Amino acid sequence: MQFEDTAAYLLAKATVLHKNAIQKYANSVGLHSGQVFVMMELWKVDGQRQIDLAARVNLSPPTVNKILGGLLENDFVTRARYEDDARSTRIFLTPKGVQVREALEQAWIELEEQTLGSLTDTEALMLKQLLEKLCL
Amino acid sequence: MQFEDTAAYLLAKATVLHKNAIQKYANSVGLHSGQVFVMMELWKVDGQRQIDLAARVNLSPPTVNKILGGLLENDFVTRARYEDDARSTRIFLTPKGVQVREALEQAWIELEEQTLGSLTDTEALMLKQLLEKLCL
DNA sequence: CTTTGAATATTAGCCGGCTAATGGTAGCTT
DNA sequence: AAGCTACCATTAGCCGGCTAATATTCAAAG
Repeated sequence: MQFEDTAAYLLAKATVLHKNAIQKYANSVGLHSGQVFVMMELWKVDGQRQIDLAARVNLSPPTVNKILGGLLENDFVTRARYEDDARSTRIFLTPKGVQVREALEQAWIELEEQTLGSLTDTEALMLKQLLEKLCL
Repeated sequence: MQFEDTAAYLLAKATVLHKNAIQKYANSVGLHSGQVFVMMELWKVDGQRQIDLAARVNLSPPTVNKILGGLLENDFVTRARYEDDARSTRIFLTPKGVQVREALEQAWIELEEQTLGSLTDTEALMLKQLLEKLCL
């Protein structure tokens, strides 16, 4: 059997390279690679609980907790008690957290170009549709 | 801008899910997720230097060093001095390391099915071709 | 009202990735 | 022969992922 011929292998290989690219562009705006996806969720819906954030980004609660630690230290988000349930906390964007979105958007455009550099527009569209199917 | 519409975002999202799947199937044969790709390279070419292994799997030398530490502890590989250069070492498969390939191949078939589960054969083929292009 | 069970956050500890810094070796230049 | 430079492995230390285990709180059932 040739592992290299499987989609599972190719996907993992593309992943390694892509992760490095994300890290590079995330760092350029003062974020770490894992933090950007949490921020994206907060930009969609601010004030979420950690458990809901974890579900949205498909990560475990401890992982999100660790990532939020870094975001808190760097003043991108704040924690607040959930009004009706002492078990939960809500995570809110700070002004700095709101503002960094614009910088990341610019960086993300470059990342997208680098990622799709060798593909035609048609291929890029197909890739996106196929990846969406994979995520179901 | 909608991050969710970019290939860079979708690829990262698929990555998270795929990594979990790899971990699951790797564990089922006694390997950790990072170890499988190093093993695959050794199955292709046994006795490589660490620096060459690192280049082949697109990882940094320290990462490969750490991964090899685990493989050494669990007796999947051995280290040997490189004959002509005291800086380098060669990594060789043990019998156990050779043998585990068959188990991983079986697991990999299941992984492939799970990965491509929602895709048609045509879509799977397209996906593989697109991922290969991404890796260039 | 008490007890039991589920939910939320957190901690500990592991592996997997990176960069930067060390130390030793090889090889080339002088 | 000496010294500079490049190369290879390794260490330290960080972030990002996971599971398992804790502590607290809520809710529901008896």
